[in-house]
Amino acid sequence: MQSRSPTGRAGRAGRPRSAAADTAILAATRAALVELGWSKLTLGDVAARAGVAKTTLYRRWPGKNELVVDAVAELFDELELPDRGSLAADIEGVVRQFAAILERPEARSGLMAVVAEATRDDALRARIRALIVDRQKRLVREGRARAQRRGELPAERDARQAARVVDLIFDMVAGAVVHRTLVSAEAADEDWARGFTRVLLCGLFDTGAPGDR
Amino acid sequence: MQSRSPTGRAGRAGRPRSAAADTAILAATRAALVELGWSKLTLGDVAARAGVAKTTLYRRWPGKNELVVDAVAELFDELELPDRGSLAADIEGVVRQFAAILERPEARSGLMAVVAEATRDDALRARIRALIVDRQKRLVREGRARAQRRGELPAERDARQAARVVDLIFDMVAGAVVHRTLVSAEAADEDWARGFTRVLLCGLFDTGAPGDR
DNA sequence: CAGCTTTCGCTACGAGACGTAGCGTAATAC
DNA sequence: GTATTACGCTACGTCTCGTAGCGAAAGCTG
Repeated sequence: MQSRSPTGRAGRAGRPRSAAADTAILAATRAALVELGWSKLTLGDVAARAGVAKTTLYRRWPGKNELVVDAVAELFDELELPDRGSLAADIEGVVRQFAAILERPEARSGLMAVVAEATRDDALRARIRALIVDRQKRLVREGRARAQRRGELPAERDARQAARVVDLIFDMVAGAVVHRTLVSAEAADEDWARGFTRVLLCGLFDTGAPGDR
Repeated sequence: MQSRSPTGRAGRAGRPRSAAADTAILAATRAALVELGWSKLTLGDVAARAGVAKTTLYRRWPGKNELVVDAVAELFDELELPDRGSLAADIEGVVRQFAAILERPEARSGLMAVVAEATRDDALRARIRALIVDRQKRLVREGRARAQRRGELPAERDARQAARVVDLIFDMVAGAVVHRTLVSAEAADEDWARGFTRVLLCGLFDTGAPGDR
């Protein structure tokens, strides 16, 4: 887990960058996202909230996009995958955690906005992948390995196939929760998580009654 | 299918609004999205491209958000659901169509941006639901009815349960394709659509060989 | 046809955010 | 102690925003 803040290069001569300023700026960014949202958030305002000069902010981040990515990425690091005994329970748990993060206004407006910007900015897209997407894929990999240990899921043929499946599951889980929460704009509550998990594990063809409802 | 353009109120006295200006403005908006993307798109630029005055544009749309929603919504009306004989084939087909639209830059940057803005703007969220989400849910409903006619899927108990399932499927399909295309930033090609459809229909527990890769 | 109503294009404007430059000062490494 | 870098502050030109005001154009209405 390397530091991803702009204050990374040590060993140089001269006055080192204030690490406290980093955390203050990122916290101020999240606070501004809550109060103002993405479009009305200005770097001058963030600097004022953080108690630093605007120029200091520009020395560390190229612009608004990168700053918000860093600020939002920290939110998703809270995700965990406690062992609940079954694959279904594990999935429901992580879905609920993910949904809880997306309830927070600083995540809602920030995440979608930077993804939108990333459609025209390769460097920004790489930053999102590195700090958010790839970091959280660990959850899928761990849950899958756990299920295979339990005998719930078969092992893959080869590593490439395994990576493909992990990517697919990640897109399905994250995509569905994000779409439900932000586009359909309805809560991904326990009922929804249960229905989603059922379809993900058993498929639409499954007409079973157990755990029905 | 009612007109959703700002030029809707007929029967009034005085000079009617130019319908040609509406289409010119929406086309200019999409063109500007392609060249500039969301963040650098300005209403002055759109007005110039469309050959209308900036004030005319402001008389018809409240702002950038609403304009882009209307411009992007027209893209998704192209979606169709030709009968391919089986539920799996139908899903793969609509996934590929949806992915094809999301390949276009005017859809990529525009869609995510307005969704981001909608997280803090109830009216905008309602506009997106009316013009994009609810309009395209017809695809899920039709595909589901078709599959039930074929005997591939059982009928629901009641209407409320049916609506819930439609919502869930819509979030899963649209969410997964959007996430794959815009967040993971990889193509939702035929291979991916096949794997996705298989999981959606049969679930992760299914270890079957038939049609395997 | 005359008259009324509404839209249109144009110009201009104050407000606000952007991103940068320059300066003197503060804090650390060597 | 000295070199080096970060910091806070101020100021600036540039751009976009959204609105106001005007005269002219284009239809409905009787």
